[in-house]
Amino acid sequence: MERSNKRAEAPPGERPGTRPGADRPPTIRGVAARAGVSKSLVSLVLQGSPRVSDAKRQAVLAAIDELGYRPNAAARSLVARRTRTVGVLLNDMRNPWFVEVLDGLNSLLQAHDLRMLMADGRLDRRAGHDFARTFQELRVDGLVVVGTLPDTTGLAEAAERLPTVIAGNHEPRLPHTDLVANDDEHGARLATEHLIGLGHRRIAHIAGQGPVGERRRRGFETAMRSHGLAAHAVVESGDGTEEGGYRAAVRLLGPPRTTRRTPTERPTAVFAFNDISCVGALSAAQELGLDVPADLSLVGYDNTYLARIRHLWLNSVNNASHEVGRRAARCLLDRMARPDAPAGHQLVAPALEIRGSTAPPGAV
Amino acid sequence: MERSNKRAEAPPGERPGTRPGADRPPTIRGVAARAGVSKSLVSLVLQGSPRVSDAKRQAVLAAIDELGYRPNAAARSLVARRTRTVGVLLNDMRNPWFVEVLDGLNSLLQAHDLRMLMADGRLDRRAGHDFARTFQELRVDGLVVVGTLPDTTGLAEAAERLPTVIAGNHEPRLPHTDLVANDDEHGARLATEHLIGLGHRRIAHIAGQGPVGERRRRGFETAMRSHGLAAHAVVESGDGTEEGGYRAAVRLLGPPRTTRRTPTERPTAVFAFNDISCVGALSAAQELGLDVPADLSLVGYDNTYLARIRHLWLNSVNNASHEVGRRAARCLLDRMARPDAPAGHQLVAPALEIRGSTAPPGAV
DNA sequence: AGAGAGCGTTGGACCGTTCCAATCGACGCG
DNA sequence: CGCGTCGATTGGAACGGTCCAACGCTCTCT
Repeated sequence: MERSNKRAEAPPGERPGTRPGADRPPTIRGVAARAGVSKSLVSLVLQGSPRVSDAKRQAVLAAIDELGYRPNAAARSLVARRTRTVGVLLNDMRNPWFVEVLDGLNSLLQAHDLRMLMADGRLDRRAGHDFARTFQELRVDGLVVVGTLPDTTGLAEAAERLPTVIAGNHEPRLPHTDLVANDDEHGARLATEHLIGLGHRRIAHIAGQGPVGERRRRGFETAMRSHGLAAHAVVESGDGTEEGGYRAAVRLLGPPRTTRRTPTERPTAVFAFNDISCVGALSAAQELGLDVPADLSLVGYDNTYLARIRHLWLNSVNNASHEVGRRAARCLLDRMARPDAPAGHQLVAPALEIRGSTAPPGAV
Repeated sequence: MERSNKRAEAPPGERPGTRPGADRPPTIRGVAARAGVSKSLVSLVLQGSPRVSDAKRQAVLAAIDELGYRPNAAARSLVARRTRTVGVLLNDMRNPWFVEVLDGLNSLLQAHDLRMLMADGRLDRRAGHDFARTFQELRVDGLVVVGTLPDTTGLAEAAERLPTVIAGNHEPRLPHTDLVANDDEHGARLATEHLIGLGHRRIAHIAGQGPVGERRRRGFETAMRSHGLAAHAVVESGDGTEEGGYRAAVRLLGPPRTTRRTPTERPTAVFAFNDISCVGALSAAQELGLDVPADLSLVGYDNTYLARIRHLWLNSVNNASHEVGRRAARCLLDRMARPDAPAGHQLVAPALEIRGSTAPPGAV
């Protein structure tokens, strides 16, 4: 017995019981004792080493099975000095595209035997927790930030200590931190050019707030300008909500409040910041007696399942979130291999999903 | 320099090369050395022990700060034999009510200094992973299963080893495993009685599949029967999708295909299995020229944000998912205190959210 | 026959923390 | 002055694994 310094008066029970009982889960030593081998050999079997005789391997496996032994990840990672875990910080799990990103992340990470530890930044922060600190204490091997981050405090510190990738956001540009984001400007151009291609000239954009809203607006304006339609571009501000989209559309499409605007000036197409505000615009259009798409074409963004409802059936820009996740995972793996590589930034090109909410403009 | 065990020939760069040593994160010993105390004293400070002199405490805190020390959770939990972590198994993160449940869970768990480790069962299973095994290896202190579980293999085994609670599902009844679920039958009764209360008599139900669908159908039938309307109850099967709801509604509301059905027999109200199939029914109604709610009343289920779209504005049953999460957390905490208590099952009562999709029936 | 190689197996050091018993110095008391 | 008390501090043994050097055994080669 290697552990000879055990108390002599300890009862020689089956399990080397600690004082008041409470049977602990079996350890590698328990398995070794049961199989009649050393713990080192059990360790070798666990690692699938080829240099173990078949007889002993069987004995060990049997013992593991009988005792229901499960290796202790904490002990393992303590000596390995890596956890095979990456922290994933989410921000609003209500947002469905997160799931796509996670899905993409997962596909690559699992192939590399890494598990994901997810935290909802919103929940944690509300409780005054600092996710960055927690992830560091857990010694995650890497960090993925998905989406926008209300306060980047702590992130910078975490990022300089462990491989970090930002996915789905352009925002915090940090020294050794890669970034994979949707090319919002490109997506907005796609949507706008689709409308222009149909023959629309007077096209409105219902804008969103924040950096994302700005990029999409910029894409819209760029497309209009490069087709010589800058004079026909209208931007009405929204807030990304249905209500905001509704109100913006009423301002765009309703009876002119100033004497300046004539009926012919009414936009024949609207490109909205996102699907939800597009739905608001749709409501407004119908209330105003405009048929979509005959009288008004609509394009949304994000290709959420709202757009897929037959009742709405919106054209929408699909930002390939799954691809964002995959690429982010790729970046993270690369960075785990070479932590000091310069930060890389890449954009993923979205695609336009065509359904039934656009058509060529009617007779002007 | 404090890190004196560094190879003498290693270049003294800002970032020490990863070559042989790879600077490890500071440990409690490093902090102790820097503060000029023993590691035990550092440990005491970390635990906020009152029996440490102020001078030394300050020295230790300063050292921690300067080195950017973060305690190693693995080492800590190894000796503590608990991780202060509960595993949360999700199944389809696309489903928004999960988030509510998580939110509810989180509120209580964080108050008890427990963190949540989330796994998406769908993702894991696809990769041939066994979440139950993983959670056991991580030695989580408890397990929460949220929603339905495709295969319960492994769960039974996990549940008998660690405190487990099922949230949001009636399904696997296991020995020492509590269960907190939505009272679907009650919710369906609420919806049906609301319609009955408005004066509807001929009411249809678009059913869903699986155990949940069955419970909601049963609630519908019970309510109809207890108001003497069993003869007027119609159940048309759907599949929980928009398409299924649409087709079911067409069968219910469209021109009678058999000579038996007369126009007066057409239902004046439909209670759908969920919001999405309710939206399908809404589409069908509008295509058939029926006005909602004047000609047809609709009630959905789950109170998703679909129901909140002004365009749809559906009455819907709101199963208090946040409350489900809270109660599940409560159960888990109780069970962690007394693991051998008998299994408890509780149902959370839903409420009907009234919007604009119902009205008294028109003249018959 | 002895040396060496190769294979299967083993003891022990170590990972970074907590906890306990022991130590140390200062102090009050008989 | 020696002794017990008390509070602050410390060394060392766990915790449950991995890994490495070393070991014994069999086999082969010279």
